[in-house]
Amino acid sequence: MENTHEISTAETSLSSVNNCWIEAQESLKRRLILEDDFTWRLPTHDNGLEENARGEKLRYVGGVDLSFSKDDASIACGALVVVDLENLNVIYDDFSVVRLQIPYIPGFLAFREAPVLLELLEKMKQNAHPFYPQLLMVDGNGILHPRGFGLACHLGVMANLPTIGIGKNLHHVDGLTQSGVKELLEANENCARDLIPLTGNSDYTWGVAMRSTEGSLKPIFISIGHRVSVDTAVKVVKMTCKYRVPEPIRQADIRSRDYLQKHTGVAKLMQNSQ
DNA sequence: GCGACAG
DNA sequence: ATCTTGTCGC
Repeated sequence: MENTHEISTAETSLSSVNNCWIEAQESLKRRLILEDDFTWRLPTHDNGLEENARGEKLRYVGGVDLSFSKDDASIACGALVVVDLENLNVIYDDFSVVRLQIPYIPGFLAFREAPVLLELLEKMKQNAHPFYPQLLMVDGNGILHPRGFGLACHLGVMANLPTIGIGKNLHHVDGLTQSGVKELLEANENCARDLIPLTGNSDYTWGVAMRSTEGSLKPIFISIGHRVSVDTAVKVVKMTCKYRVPEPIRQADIRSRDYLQKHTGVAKLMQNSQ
């Protein structure tokens, strides 16, 4: 019988998909840029003394995230928000509720989450929206990733946008561990700031851990996405942190959850029946 | 074999 | 990611 030798367990199909995905990641990674590569400049907070400086300032900072239905784990809401760097107010938001076919597999988050987020970016670009982000902050890692190509890199390359990856938990890579980082932060308490490089066993620095708020002991993990240096990434994060999580991502998180709750489930059923 | 594993 | 209440504190 043919069935006897059939290789169709979930496990084997997953591993073959992974091989395909690894190739895709390595292919896209060849287009990755790990340095500052943009036309705008970071705003300086002097009182107009340098208003004659050339070029546009960074002002429109995007943030993306997904929230999931508690009832149906395959239902998700992707959110794209844009924040005005001058006051951290949200000046744009858009949502898309989708049914995800692809499960979450560590190291392959982009294949699950990137499509809906790219769609939201593309829609804004097609409309030539004036607030189209100059920089995108992503809920997920950049090069802090087993193959140096996390969701933030994936989105950056695909959308050709400068991106920064923000992890709320450490993806263990190259010997880096959450507890190890915690110890380093505690040892650093006096001298350096609340910011330590994430240098692994191989001596490669994958990003930085940062205590973004006075009150928070738990750091966030910043890594390069695309076309932004770590130094610039850290500066932007500092400019956008009212709370532990940078405002663009925090707002995308809050609003996507909110949108999902208001547009699905019982609330939506009630609305439809009236 | 065992444990780890962004969201 | 999501399940989950109150609670301590500025």
